[in-house]
Amino acid sequence: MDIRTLCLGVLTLKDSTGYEIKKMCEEGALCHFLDASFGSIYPALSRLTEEGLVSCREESQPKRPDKKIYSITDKGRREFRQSLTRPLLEDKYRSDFLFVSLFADLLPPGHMHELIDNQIVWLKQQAEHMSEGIRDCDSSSAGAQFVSGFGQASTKAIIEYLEKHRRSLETAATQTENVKTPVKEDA
Amino acid sequence: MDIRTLCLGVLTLKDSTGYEIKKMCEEGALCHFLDASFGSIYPALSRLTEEGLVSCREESQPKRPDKKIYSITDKGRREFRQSLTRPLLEDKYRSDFLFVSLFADLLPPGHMHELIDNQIVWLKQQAEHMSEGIRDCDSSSAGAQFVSGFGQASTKAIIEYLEKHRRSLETAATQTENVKTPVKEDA
DNA sequence: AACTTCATGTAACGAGTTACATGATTAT
DNA sequence: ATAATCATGTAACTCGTTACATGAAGTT
Repeated sequence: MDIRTLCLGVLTLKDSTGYEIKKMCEEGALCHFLDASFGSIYPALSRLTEEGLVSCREESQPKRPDKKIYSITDKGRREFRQSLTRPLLEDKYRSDFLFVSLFADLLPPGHMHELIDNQIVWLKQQAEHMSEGIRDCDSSSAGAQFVSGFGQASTKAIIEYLEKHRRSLETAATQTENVKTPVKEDA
Repeated sequence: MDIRTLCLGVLTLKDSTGYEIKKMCEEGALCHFLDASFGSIYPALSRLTEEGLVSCREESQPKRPDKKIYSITDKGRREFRQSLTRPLLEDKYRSDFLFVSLFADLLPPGHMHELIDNQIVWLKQQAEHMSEGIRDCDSSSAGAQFVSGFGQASTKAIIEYLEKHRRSLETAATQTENVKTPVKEDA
């Protein structure tokens, strides 16, 4: 999904500044799935304005640079709707964690264990983020509910899988070599 | 994960040509997670050869263009090991399906239902692919097993979630408006 | 006859990131 | 003092894709 469409989508939900769109990608309900930098958002919004797909009103603030609040136009709405019904690209779960995991046997001992721990922590944070995002900022539309549920379900399954594996790594480690520091902290 | 590292990783498993690396990304156990085109793989392999991280022997075939079979060198192996222990980028599940789902209420009636069906079909194919990939081509290392299990677990959870939703969409459709063609085919 | 598979490679292009430039305010 | 938050924007760059060029064998 290109940045243009992303911006249009966000503006469908509510009027926003470029800055706010960026924040949404970092912290909103979508943060698990989207990504975009200022360097792509700002030019995208300018172009969309030129093309009449969004409109822009400037709001001067007392002690801050002017805010540019963008709204989607009817033309933009039509365009966005169309882009939603175009054939989809195939989904990919791009994961450095999984790539590294594939070569687990090349890793120094204990490293995989650590990676899994970190991944679990991160996934739990993500899950938190998502439910928060849905709760306050994002519209509680059917779509948002669906996506949120999707995130919850997949995250839960993955965490379970990872925890199962972490346990099996622990027992394997204590069985084969009880030389290393016996893992017993439960932070 | 950049293409260089991807190539080094594949060559860790077995000597390959650029062509074979591409095939792996399309059909192998990794196909769910990786992606790369010839236009990036071939230059990457050339550069890796220049830098001495891989070596290349040419094999002339009777009625085919010469094959360039690449092997990873000791230097390459060290480099790859190092890259595995570097801090990971955060995972993202980039999904056009989820993006569109977020705006389900803007979609024409029945479209979401169709999307979910397609997604389920696609996920089932992916799951098939993965188990095949692990079965024949890829090494059955601990890492491969782990990744395969990960794919199976997450795919399964997602399919279950989607099927639950499809059913709820069906009942909702028949309840609110029994005007449309009553869905009854079970293909 | 046309298409797919095998096999390599390059050049043009594109989308997006990173880093920079600017600048006030507030929190540590 | 130093850093973070708010707020916008541009230029350089990087990585990778797409499309093209080549060419023979086998398949439909």
